[in-house]
Amino acid sequence: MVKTQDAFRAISDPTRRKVLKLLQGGSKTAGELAESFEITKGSLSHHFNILKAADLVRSERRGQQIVYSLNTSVFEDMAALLIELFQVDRRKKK
Amino acid sequence: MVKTQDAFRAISDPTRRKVLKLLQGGSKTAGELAESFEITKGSLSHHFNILKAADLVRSERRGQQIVYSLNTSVFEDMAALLIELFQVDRRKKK
DNA sequence: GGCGTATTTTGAATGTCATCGAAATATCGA
DNA sequence: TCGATATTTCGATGACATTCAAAATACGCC
Repeated sequence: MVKTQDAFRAISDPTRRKVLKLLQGGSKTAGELAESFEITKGSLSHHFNILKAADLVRSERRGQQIVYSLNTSVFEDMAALLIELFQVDRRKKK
Repeated sequence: MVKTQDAFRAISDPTRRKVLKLLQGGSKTAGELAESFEITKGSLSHHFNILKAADLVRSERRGQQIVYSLNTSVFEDMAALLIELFQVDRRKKK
């Protein structure tokens, strides 16, 4: 499963980080989210896809609109990978 | 300071993650590190620069060689940014 | 100073990513 | 079914990243 690494790639982009932050206040539709950005809805949709692929957000259709919400389930995996990356080997050298 | 975000960008690349993991066992010279990769030393040097710019590694010249070592000082900042990104707003909605 | 080794820098080729505008899809309500 | 609204998908484009080979730099040793 390559997912966790995808998540790091996903949050390396400022637009996508901003999407995540906006979703902290609660679920939002694609249109509502779009109000906070200058880029086209097409471009934003592309970012939503990446966030979804990395399992960072969930989407759900509600009538004509699509509601996005933050998915925190990958958080632990990311934290683990981060710790793993910084865990220094403390065995004494020979 | 944009550094912490650079760090996330830096670790989104598999080659650079591998460099970090190799340095967990202790400092290594550029040449020693290069043995673990298929790419040219020029390309690797480029990755070292990115890791250095993100403050994830330190380098030090020792004679003809340059020794790289893991720098864990950014770890806390990255953890903080990660938590910040997943911190859900729990205030009740009106 | 000149040579050999270690590493970085440069410049060019290729690949990947973010963006746009336009077309396509989905849903609702008349 | 038609029209309006919300969102996604598509194809093209420019910007940035990764890579290589070759040239440049730095150091140590003779």
